[in-house]
Amino acid sequence: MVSMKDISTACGVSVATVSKALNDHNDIGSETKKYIKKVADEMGYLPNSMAKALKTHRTYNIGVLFAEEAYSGLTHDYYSFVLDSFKNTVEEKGYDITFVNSFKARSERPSYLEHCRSRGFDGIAIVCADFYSPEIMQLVRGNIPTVTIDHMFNNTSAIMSNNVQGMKDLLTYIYEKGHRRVAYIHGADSAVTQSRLSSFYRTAAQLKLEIADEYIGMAPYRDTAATYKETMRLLDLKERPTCILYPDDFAAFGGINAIKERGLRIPADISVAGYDGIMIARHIEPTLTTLAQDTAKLGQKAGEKLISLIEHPKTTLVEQIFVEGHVYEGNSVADLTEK
Amino acid sequence: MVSMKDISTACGVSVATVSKALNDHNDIGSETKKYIKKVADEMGYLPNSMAKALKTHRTYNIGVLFAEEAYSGLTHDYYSFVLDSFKNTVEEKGYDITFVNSFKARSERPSYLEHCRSRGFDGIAIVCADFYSPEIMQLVRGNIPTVTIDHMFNNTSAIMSNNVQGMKDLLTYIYEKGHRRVAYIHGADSAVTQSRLSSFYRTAAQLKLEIADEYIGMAPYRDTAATYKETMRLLDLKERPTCILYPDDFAAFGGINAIKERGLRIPADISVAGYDGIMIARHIEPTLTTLAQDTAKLGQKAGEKLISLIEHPKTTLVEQIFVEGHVYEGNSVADLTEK
DNA sequence: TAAGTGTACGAAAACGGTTAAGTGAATTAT
DNA sequence: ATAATTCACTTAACCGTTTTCGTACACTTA
Repeated sequence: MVSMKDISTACGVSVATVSKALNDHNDIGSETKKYIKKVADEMGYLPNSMAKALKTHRTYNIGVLFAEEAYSGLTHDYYSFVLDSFKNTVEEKGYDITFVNSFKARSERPSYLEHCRSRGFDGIAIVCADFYSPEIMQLVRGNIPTVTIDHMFNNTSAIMSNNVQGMKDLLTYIYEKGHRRVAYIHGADSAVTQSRLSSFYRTAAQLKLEIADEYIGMAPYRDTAATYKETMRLLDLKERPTCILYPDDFAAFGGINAIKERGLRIPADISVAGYDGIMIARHIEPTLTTLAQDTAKLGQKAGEKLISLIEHPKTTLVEQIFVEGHVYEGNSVADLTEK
Repeated sequence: MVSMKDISTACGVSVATVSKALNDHNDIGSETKKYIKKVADEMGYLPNSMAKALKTHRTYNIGVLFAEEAYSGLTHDYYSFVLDSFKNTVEEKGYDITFVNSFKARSERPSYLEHCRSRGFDGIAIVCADFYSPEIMQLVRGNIPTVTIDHMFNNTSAIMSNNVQGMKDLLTYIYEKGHRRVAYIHGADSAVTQSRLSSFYRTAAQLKLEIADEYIGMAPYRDTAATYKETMRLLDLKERPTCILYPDDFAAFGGINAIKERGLRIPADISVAGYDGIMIARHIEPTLTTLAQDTAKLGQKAGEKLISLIEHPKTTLVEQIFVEGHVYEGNSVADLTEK
């Protein structure tokens, strides 16, 4: 690897001069600067990022925490789309991203925070993790700039998909299609679930839409077996709902299978709606009506906020940013008003 | 950040001694060693990975190239599963992974190789990229240990999903179910496509299965619109196939939609099969019969090979490793032999 | 007792950069 | 003409490690 020293001897100047020339400092003659740059180029010089980081305390590397929960990890539709967008955003600004390691199976594993400090990450994005674990708490309290996705901590910036507005929009859409018996199989308890569920109730109240207790069910996210079961329960009710909301798109397919198995047609006999807006759901008949979360914007906003936090710590305010989704209109929700 | 110097003054020894004690060298008295470790622990010492890397030329960081092609990037089912498994494998051995940056929108963007050298990656995994671009060529020729997934280069180790065997197994399975008119909509041209297509023909020949030219179609991977169109063409044939193979599971849904639109039932009227084994396809009726690629093993083998290449460059042989998949039996392929 | 052997530790250079302070020459101000 | 300033570059310290080579001391060995 050719270093600045090599260039300096080749050019007959000191390494300091090389450094300044390459970094466009203005106390270097324009002739020399040009010359040094040319030689550096010809010799194939590449800056050693470790050496640079050692001195400047800036790595241009961002740690991403992507702890695999139950079914997720990198393979989770929603989070991987957010990550993809985040990655593209920060890369454009010259940052790399490295996964914050869990070092699962190792005996003396460092904590997340220790790992981040050791690697010298300029900032951290917590995309998907168990936000209630002590390790995460320690991480967000460590003084590295941090953004979180879909979870609010005391003193860190958060980018949140607006689940309250999202559920409101979705339920309102369904209401306006004439549905009056709406069931909701919500996900396992979490901040996100709470937001959606409370918004569901509040919106229903505003719409003067009565929700029978038996219309509310629970199934863990992405658990098709659970939604299948819950859907069967709903279908067995004396007065079955005209529309069922699911925790997420993936899980919705469990319900759809149950419905088909009963010989019912979607949306002619019963309507369904998901939440997320995953790709595949737009390519399967019936195409799923769902609340499409704006993963691109979530990732982008998170990246921008984090970089701002890194580069302008004084002037960047710590805040919660809400990102709006929109109702993706598939053909899984019948229009009852036409009749 | 507390450094070795801090510990050395606290202990009244030199930094050299601290370094040796912490790294378990044997020219340090066991008493002092214990003491130094204790103090380091109490002071919350963390090694500075940049400084260490600068000196040792080992970063314990692996670059992963995940260039987003048409529809893919991080959000591609197959690749993201492979990556997830790769990540877990190398993390267990103490390595981090960093994305090899494309720095898309930047003016003076470094090449992949330049980026890798600059970051000092110990090794590189090329998971998903345009293998024919000059940049990739340059990257694999640079002398950093490299593994590639699903593509063979001259002098690098490759982990390959066995597409030849996979297609053979899949077609044989279909044949054994009694199908004699089998169509294959293959993906856009690539090494993978070639393997599958030639295996398709060869296996058909071995089975004495005649494949009409009109039964062969092309649709880009993951392109549901294209498979929809091709499927319609196949359905319009005088003698339509009894089973259609698709480029991949995702794309298969385009075909399935076409079939349903024609009022045909799967598998009663016509059978379909995919390739990949994506999660969702197991949760949608009809569950898709497909060749499930062993993404977990692909990632694991890639990780193990790469680390071996890094840690034992002399004794590790550069080789191509084939990973077998298996036929996932959904209910999208009818058993014609029962009749 | 003198020479040789370990043992436990330290001094210092090195890795590849950045940057504050310094220096000599040329330019400008007085 | 001299002093002050600017310009262009160098010196040297430093970032936090690792590692080679010494060295001082205690302990065998002849």
